[in-house]
Amino acid sequence: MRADDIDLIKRGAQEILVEEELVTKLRLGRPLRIKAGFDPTAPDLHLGHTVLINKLRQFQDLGHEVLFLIGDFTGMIGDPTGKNVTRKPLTRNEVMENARTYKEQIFKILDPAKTEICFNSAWMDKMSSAELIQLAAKHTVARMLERDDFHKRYTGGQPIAIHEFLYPLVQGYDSVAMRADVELGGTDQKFNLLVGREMQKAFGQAPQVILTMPLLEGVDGVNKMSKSLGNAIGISDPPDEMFGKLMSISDELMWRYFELLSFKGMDTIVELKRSVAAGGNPRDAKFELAKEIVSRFHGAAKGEDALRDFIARFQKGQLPEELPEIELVSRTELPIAKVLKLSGLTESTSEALRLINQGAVRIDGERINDGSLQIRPGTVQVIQVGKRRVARVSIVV
RNA sequence: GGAGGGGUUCCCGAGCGGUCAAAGGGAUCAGACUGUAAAUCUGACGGCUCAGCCUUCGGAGGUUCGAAUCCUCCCCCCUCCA
Repeated sequence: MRADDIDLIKRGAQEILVEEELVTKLRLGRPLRIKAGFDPTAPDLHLGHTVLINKLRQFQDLGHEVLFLIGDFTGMIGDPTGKNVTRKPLTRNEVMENARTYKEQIFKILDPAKTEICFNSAWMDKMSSAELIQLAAKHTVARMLERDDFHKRYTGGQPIAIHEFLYPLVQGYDSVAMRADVELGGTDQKFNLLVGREMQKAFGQAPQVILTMPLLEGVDGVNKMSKSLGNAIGISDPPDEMFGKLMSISDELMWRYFELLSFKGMDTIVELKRSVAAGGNPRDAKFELAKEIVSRFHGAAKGEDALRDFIARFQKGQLPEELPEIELVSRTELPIAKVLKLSGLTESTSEALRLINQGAVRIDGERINDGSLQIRPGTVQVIQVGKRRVARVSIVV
């Protein structure tokens, strides 16, 4: 281990438990087994996930081995608790499909040669009920209730199903089965990660070191990034969309994104901050961020394109270079609201009519106010709804 | 097993026989202002063949001219007791 390895590992990390143990492990002179677990239900990774994946990549760069665990066992059981959106159980095929999508996405960051994909069904499917109960015997209800969300739900009168207590145990047992040296997770995973240490001790293994990374806020700047909250930037988002979403974050949040997502050196970021503080337009710093992130997932050329398109479109008010083409078939005239709905520009005709009344709809650049407008077959028009929704809609006979 | 409380539109949360597509807040969307930032102001916010109609208030029945509101049964959640 080199002296600065530990500094690199600590960069951006929320907490390392126990740091001395990590130093000892790093001195072992062998590649460490770095575990990180992922939900099999959400293969659409977003930038929030990449905070952790970036850290995994750092470990790889230092010569260690990443164990990318897909929690398919728990995913196949499902999680029907509380008011949270009920997780429906996944089939074997769905899990495999999700795993494939994961690989496609994570290898934009991780080195495939130093990554092993694991499924916890590999050992959990074989575990007998008796063994599972023995596993459960290694932890107490009181300890379980220490977990923040359990505690809140318990004291707040929210339901907790028994099987939810089993999940941390299973996750902890995964570390035993995988002989993990280090496990990474979000700060919300701290409890589960610690259970992993306990389980390893119970099974006679050296406890894993845990390293937590902060949770990245979504574009709303309030809640953690999550697809279901609609505040996520997906790593598969098209370049322009990704760029636009990054530009829409608040100035405050931008620095957080720089800290957790950018690969720029800390000195560069400090310099950017200084120039903004000295009166520079924060927008320009945001351009840098957006370009870097888009380039990471789509290539440098796309990053440049996205910047250029953004300036053309939003600063100069031009239409994007490539418009989605939508073709509707009709022999008769269609009411404009119907056209908006059929083309997917609005969710319903009711919404379409509302937006027209609010002056949000333009046809070929001209704002329209008449909800009863009829569109003739054979026409091709550029229709805009608000600033973001645009399409070239043609009506063919 | 017993007693009590509760399930309302994306979320929280009022409503407790007509004036309810349902107060208020949040989220969201649109317009204005901008740097597609924040803040602010304005408006919208179930659907449709849209000044009218249709479907919503855990589920199924019932009472009533009329039910989110009353009754019956059922499902689910919480609290306390056992």
